[in-house]
Amino acid sequence: MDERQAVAAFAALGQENRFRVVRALVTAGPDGLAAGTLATEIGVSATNLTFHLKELSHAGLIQSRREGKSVIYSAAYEGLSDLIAFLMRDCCQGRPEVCAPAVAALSACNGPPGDGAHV
Amino acid sequence: MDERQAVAAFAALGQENRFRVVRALVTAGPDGLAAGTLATEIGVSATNLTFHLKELSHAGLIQSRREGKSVIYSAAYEGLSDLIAFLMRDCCQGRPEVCAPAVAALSACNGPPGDGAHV
DNA sequence: CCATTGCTTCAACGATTGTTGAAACGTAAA
DNA sequence: TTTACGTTTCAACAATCGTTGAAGCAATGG
Repeated sequence: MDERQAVAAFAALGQENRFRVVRALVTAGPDGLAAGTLATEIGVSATNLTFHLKELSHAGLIQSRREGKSVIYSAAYEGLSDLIAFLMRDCCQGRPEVCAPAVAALSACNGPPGDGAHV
Repeated sequence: MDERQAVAAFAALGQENRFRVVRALVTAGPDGLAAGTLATEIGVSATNLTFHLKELSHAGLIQSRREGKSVIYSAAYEGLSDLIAFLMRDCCQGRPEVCAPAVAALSACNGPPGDGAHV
């Protein structure tokens, strides 16, 4: 991930509705959610949702697949983790105090220490 | 850090010039950089820089102090680490595969394992 | 086939954002 | 005080963004 992609991803997340879409999709897991479900969940019109979904997709944060009449959107885990890694690499720049607090978040995410999630 | 703050911070980073300001300030360390120095380094006019600095400051990502004729800007490490922690907490949501890659970034930042940066 | 459901495209619009130059402000030196 | 320097404020503008409704396209069911 280069600077351009990272900035695009940040811009994509820097909008309330889009941020909520990403959160909803991450929470939903790999199965994802239909566009219509998302629209009601977030509280925006179908048209508006499509607009935001396109932005997120273009930023590499989500992906979609058709399933019958529905279009299912799901989180692009790789894009998200790339972004986190980039932010930490770029902003830490030899200053552990910046990303040290992330250790706590990490353990909360990964569960008890020692369960080693392999990259 | 709540959702509103996080979205504001992402929006602040979602702009090339602002992103570069943050990177330059993190790299510069606690001493920070004078506004004029930043302007030449980023390649924007003083007026324009002030605009972006105000955004970043409002998003809690940078801070400033006056020193003689100059105004020195520096990275707000707490704001940055809060953002990282929030992103990881919010986006992991029980899915280690999202933030597992961050472990690599973390070790790159913190140096050899065992130097334990305390939160 | 036609009708219906689910989503996307299109065209338009108001609102926000990024950029600019001129003017003003705060600080320090002559 | 006058002058110069560094930064910010102001007013204006083009460009981008977010939202809307109407129309269009894909997929299923009658």
